[in-house]
Amino acid sequence: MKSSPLSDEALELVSRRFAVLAEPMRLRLLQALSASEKNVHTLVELTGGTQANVSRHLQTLTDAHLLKRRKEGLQVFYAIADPTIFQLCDLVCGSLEKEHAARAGVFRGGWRNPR
Amino acid sequence: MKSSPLSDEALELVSRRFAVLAEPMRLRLLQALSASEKNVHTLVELTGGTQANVSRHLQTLTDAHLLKRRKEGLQVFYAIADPTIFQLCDLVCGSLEKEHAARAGVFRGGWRNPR
DNA sequence: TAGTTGTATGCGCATATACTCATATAGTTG
DNA sequence: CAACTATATGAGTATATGCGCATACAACTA
Repeated sequence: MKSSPLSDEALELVSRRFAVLAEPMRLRLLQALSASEKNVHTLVELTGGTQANVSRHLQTLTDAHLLKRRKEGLQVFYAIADPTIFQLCDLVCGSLEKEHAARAGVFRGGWRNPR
Repeated sequence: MKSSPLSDEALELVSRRFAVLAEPMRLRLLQALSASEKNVHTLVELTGGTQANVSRHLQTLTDAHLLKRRKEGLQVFYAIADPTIFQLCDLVCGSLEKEHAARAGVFRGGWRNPR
């Protein structure tokens, strides 16, 4: 079965999703939320970012439908809305690990003594 | 089993990988190469980009070890080096599709006649 | 060697976005 | 209502990156 190429619009959406995941701080936030929902203050402490910056990234992740927001009194709790992000990260981690391992053997044998 | 959080360095690498995939033109190139290796000229035609721009994106993808380069006379052929990118794209597509389907029902019933 | 073709790259511009600081807003408590 | 807490946001700055133009480079051919 030959799959037809995605439309420009679809490619745009896919690339935007990847862009959301292309920031270390956002990945940190997703990691911090992997176990359970947390409020902003807790996330600020866990990630070591400023409150303003964390809040902005949480907004970006929520807009992308990767997180959901729950308001409880003064606090706002964020939680993972789309668990597939962890599959994505695992795939990338595995790929990077393999790459790294492959590169490790490249210079074996040295320069002057090919065998 | 509780997985420990990734190091800052690892998060940086993962986010960079996502950044490489965060451009429609690069996704187009990957798609064009999904079936078989192709030279630059062919990729320029298939994607509709300028030669300079296509060449730059190919360089980015190659630097990220997603593509491999094979020179044959005057021409340079590029091919997929890491097939996991297609799993990544499929995961994202599936997630986006589900989102879209979920949102599709939001306005059902119309404005004036809730039922 | 000169010319031709396929591919890469230096440079400048325009745009996007991450970050910080200060402040605004929403909700709680005295 | 005033004071306080948790979170969000407007504005400004710095940096990154995509694109186009022109040109350089590499390999083949006459």
